[in-house]
Amino acid sequence: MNIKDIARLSGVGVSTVSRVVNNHPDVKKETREHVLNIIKEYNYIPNSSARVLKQISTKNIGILIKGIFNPFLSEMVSIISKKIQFEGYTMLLQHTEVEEDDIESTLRFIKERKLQGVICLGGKFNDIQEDTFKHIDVPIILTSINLPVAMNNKQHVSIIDINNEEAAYKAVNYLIEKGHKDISIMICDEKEAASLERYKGYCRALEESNIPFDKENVLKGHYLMEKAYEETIKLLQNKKPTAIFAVSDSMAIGVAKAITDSGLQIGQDISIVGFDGMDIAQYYTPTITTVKQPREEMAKLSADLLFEQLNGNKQSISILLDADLIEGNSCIEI
Amino acid sequence: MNIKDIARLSGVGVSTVSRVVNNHPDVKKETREHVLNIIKEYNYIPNSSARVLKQISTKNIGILIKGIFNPFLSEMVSIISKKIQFEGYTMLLQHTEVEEDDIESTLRFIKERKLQGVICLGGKFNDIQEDTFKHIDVPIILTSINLPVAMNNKQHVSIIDINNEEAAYKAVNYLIEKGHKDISIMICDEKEAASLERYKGYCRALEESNIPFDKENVLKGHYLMEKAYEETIKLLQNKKPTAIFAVSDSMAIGVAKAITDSGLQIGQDISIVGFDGMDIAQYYTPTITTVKQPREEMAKLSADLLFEQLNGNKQSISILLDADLIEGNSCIEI
DNA sequence: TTGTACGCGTTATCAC
DNA sequence: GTGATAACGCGTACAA
Repeated sequence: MNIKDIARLSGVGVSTVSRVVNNHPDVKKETREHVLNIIKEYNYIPNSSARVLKQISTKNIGILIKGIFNPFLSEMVSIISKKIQFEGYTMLLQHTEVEEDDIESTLRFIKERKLQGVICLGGKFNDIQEDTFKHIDVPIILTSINLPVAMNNKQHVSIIDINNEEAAYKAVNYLIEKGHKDISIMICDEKEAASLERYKGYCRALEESNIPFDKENVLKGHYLMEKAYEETIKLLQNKKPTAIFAVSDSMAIGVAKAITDSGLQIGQDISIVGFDGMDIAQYYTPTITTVKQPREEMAKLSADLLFEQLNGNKQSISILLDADLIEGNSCIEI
Repeated sequence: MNIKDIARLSGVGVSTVSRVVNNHPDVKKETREHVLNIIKEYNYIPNSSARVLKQISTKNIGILIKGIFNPFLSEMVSIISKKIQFEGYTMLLQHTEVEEDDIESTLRFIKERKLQGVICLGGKFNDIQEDTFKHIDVPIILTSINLPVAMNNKQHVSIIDINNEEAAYKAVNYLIEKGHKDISIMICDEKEAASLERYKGYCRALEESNIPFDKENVLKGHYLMEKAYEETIKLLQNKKPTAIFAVSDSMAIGVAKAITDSGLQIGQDISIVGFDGMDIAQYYTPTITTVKQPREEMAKLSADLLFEQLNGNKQSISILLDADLIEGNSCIEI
C-alpha cells in the first residue's frame, strides 16, 4: 500500500495524494476528503524513509543520549522535547551503547537522518579534535559531557555542563569545615570522565586543608547502588571514616544502606554527601545532602542555544554552570 | 557526499562501493582497501533512508517504549536488545508520548521502518479490536501492557504480562493476615490500566475478608514520589490507617517519607507494601516489602517468543506471569 | 571481479 | 486545482 495505490484507488494523481498527506492548501475540499477517506480505509501510512530521502529540510532535531537507563538524562529530554515541538520541529531520540564511539555516532546520526541540529546528552568525547566537526554545518550541543578544557570554544560545537571539579571540591570542603578529616570517596571507576573530575575536586579539597590522602578511602561503585553497598560494607570491616562522599546519588543510597546494615547511624557515625540532586536524596531517611545539578537549566539552555544557532546566531559557546549543595540530614559537625 | 561521489573518487562503479560498504565478499582485496580509504578520507556515511527504502528485509526489530523515563521498562530493554543483537538483527528503539495513541504508533512504526517485528513495552491498548492488526504480517508482542481479558489469544498479537489483579490481591491479603483492617491504597489515578487492576485486587481482598471499603483510603499519587508524599501527609492529618499499599515502589518511597515526617514509624505505626521490586525498595531503610515483577523473565520471554514466531512458529500466545511478594521490614503483625 | 541501469516511495517542479 | 515526471541515494539483477 503506497502513494500510487492510494492515487489509483482515489482516481487522482500521486501529487494530489502527496498534497493531501502534507496538508498543502491547494486541494479542492471534496478531493481532499475523498482521498482522506481512502487513506483511512486502507490504513495507508507514508513510508518515512522515502520522505526523508526526498525532503530537503527535514526539520528534525536529534537527541543522542548515552545508555537507555539514566534517570538524570531522561528528565532533561522531556524539557528539551517540549522546546523542539514548540519550535515546530520533530525530535528524533537515539540511544548509544556504552562502548560506542560517541563522536562517530553523532556524525552518523546527523548524516543518516539529515538532521538540522543535535543535542548530545552524556557520553565520552575525549578524542574530539578541533576539526572533528569541521564539515558539519548544523549546530551540535554537548550537554552534561566532560571535555578536555583545551577544546572549549575552539571547535564547531557548544558545551553545556557543570563544573564537576569545583562542585565536588565544594562538597568535600563542606565536610572538612564540619570537622571531618577521614573522608572516603565513592567514585565510578578510574576512567569515567565526570567521576574523574569529581575525584580531582576531592583531592584538591584534601590537599588545601593538608589532609593526607589515603588510597584506602577510594572506592569504586560503578554508579550502582549494589556495588556501592558492597564496597562500603567491605570498607567498614577495615576502617571507619567519619564521612563518605559518593559521586552519584544512587551510590549514596548504597552507601547509606551499608552504613545502616553495619549497625552504624547515618550522620551520627558516618556523614554522607551525594551528587546529582535526584528526588530520592530528598525522600530517603534521613534526607541525603547532595550536590544538585541544575538539570532544568542545562536542558533549557541547550535547547535555547540550539535554536538561536539555527536562527542565524552562529556563535558556538561553552558554559559551565555551578552546582549547589543542598543540605539534608546526613551530615553532622564533629 | 554520496555513493556516486565515492565511486567517482575511487575510480570504480557504484556497485563496487556498495559491495564494500556492505561487506560483500566478491571484491578484490586491493579494490576494497582503496575504496575504504576514500570513504574514510571523505567521511562518507551511507544514507540510511535510502538503504531502508531499497532493502526488502531490513532485519530490524522495533521496541516501542512508553515514555522516556521509566526505569522499570528500561531494564527490560537491555535484556531484549542483547537477544536481538545475538540473532543478527538491529534494534530500533522508539519512545511514545504519554498522550499518544499506542496502537496507531505501533502501526506507524512497523510500516515506516519496515520492521520484522515489534515489542511494545508499557502503554495503553484498550481500544484494540480483533482486527486491529489483521493486516500486519509481522509478530507483535505486547509486554507489561494490560489488555481487556476478552481479547487474549484472539488477535494477531502476543501478550506477556503479570497478573496485576492477583498480585495486588496477594499483597493486600498478606497485610490482612498480619491483622491489618484499615488499609489505604495509593493508586496512580482512576484510569491507568495497571493501577486499576491492582486496585481491583485490593478491593477483592477486602471484600473476601469482609472488611468495609472506605473511599477515604484511596489516594492518587500518579506514580510520583512527590505526589504520593503530599497525599499521604494529607491523609495522616485526618486518619491513621495501620497499613498503606502503594501500587508502585516510587510511590511507596513517597509514602514512607511522609510517615517518617509525620513523626510515625514505618512498620511500627504504619506498615507499607510497594509494587514493582525496584532496587530502591531493598536499599531503603527499612527495606520495603514489595511485589516483585519478574522483569528479566518478561523480557526474555518477549524476545524469545518474537524470534520463535519469526522463525516459523506463527502461534500468538498470551502469558500472565505471577509476581511474588518480597518481604522487607516495612510490615508488622498487629 | 566489476559496471550499468532500474526501481524503492516520496516530494518538488513544471505544465496544463 | 491537478497530473506527469524527475530527482533523492541506495542495492541488486544482469550484463560484461
